Amino acid sequence: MTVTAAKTVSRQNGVALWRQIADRIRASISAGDFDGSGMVPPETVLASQFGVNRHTVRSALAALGQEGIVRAVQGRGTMIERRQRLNFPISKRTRFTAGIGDQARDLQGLLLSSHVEPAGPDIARRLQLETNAPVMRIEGLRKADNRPVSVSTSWFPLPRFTGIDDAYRHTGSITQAFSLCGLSDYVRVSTEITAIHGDPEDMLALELSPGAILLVTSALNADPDGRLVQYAVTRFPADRVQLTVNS
Amino acid sequence: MTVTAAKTVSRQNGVALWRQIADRIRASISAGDFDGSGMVPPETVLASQFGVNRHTVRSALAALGQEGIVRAVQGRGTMIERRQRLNFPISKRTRFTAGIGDQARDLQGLLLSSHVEPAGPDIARRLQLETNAPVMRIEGLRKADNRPVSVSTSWFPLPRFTGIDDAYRHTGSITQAFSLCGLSDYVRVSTEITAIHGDPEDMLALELSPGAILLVTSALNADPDGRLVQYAVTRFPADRVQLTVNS
DNA sequence: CCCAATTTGTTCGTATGTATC
DNA sequence: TGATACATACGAACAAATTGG
Repeated sequence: MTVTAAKTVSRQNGVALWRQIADRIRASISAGDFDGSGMVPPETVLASQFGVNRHTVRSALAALGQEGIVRAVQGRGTMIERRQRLNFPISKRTRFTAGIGDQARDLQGLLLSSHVEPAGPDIARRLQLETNAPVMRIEGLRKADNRPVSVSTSWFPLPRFTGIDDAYRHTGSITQAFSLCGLSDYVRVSTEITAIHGDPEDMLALELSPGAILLVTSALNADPDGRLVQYAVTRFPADRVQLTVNS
Repeated sequence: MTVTAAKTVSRQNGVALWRQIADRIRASISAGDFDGSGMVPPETVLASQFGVNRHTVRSALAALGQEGIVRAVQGRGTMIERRQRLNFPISKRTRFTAGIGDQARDLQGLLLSSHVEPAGPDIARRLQLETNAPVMRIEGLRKADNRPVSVSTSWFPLPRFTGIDDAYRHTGSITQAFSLCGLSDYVRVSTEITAIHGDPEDMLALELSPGAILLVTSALNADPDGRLVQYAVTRFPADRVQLTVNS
């Protein structure tokens, strides 16, 4: 948090120096620390700030270049290509499209896969169903301006929401899919939030490099009568998304 | 998310295999995946599941042993020592002590340092003050059952809360410190949530090994009249804490 | 008490990745 | 661009402790 003159990195704890530095630079870009110039400081400056060899900084910048976050130009420096953090509000009436609709031009919801399966003990408990009761599981991917912002796994009780996978596939929106299944309104009952290092599978879908962090929300939605209609585990890239809770 | 037979780890991206595997096992323990036996599967089983050498799994388990999460006994197996994830509710009346009071026996709030300083542009904007207006900055550490659960940096407007550092030092509670400064009630206005790799400084204070993830909340508190009284940036270890938002 | 199976602990050697100079 | 030092990862053993017949 504090801006210190000498930025510390720790050696030989299973995370390579170049990756630690890449993560720190990525975080600094997200925080807007280099906004004045739109450039990352010179490699020699970064090297002395972190107390490492310039080669190590170059490895870090190469990794960030691979992610499309910076672009190095010989003789000029390393420019910041992309710096945005979407804000995702969490409230009783949390909706993805309405929530970030004004922060991006183009929003997409893609259905990756859907399955009918028996509810495992955890899902059954969350949705207050009998264990092994039939549920629909949907894997989804959301994009804003063609960049992935979340992957999610949702469970819906059956037979009430039979066909919600097709509805979601065609509309790209959970709200509209619910509507097609005869549910015009729903509210967020609870949201649990934590953070993890993602599975390689999720990282691939979110176009992230393996050091990145995922914010994870486990959300429960209910209809106006209080019957539970959806349990969703959503993974956001922590360096591209911020969650906001307003009282 | 999905339970797959072959657990994937990715090689050569700056994060050592043993650390990836340590993170995965830690997450599985937190999720209660091994609750039946109270033991981690044998090293040979884990090695084949992750598709790595047994030595690599041993490195991962050694790291978890260092964290006090597991304990290996020759001939018996590797037992799970600690499996808790504190739940920290976020609401209009968010209070640390009341929030997790029933989840731990012993709660402590420690003041690490306090300074009077001029508000930087970001702090001034958040607290709706003039830039360079005097504010009190407090660095604090919270422990539950003698294990660190958060470090926080708080800013309070001056001169209204002169002496709040001493009040916090003596009471170990922000709520009580406010009370000693003549503020009997306050409400949470907004909470922003994100996740980062922590500074080595924070990692040391939280007794975490590098590579661990921090959940970060940026919270704004106001008095009943709507005047802003505190801006706080709090860092939680993501594998020991979960945030919950209830509607 | 002994034996076999299981599981962790230890020690070689070898190859590759990381970081400095 | 090498050269060097150390960390990481694998493979093949074997030793030591525990468990259950």
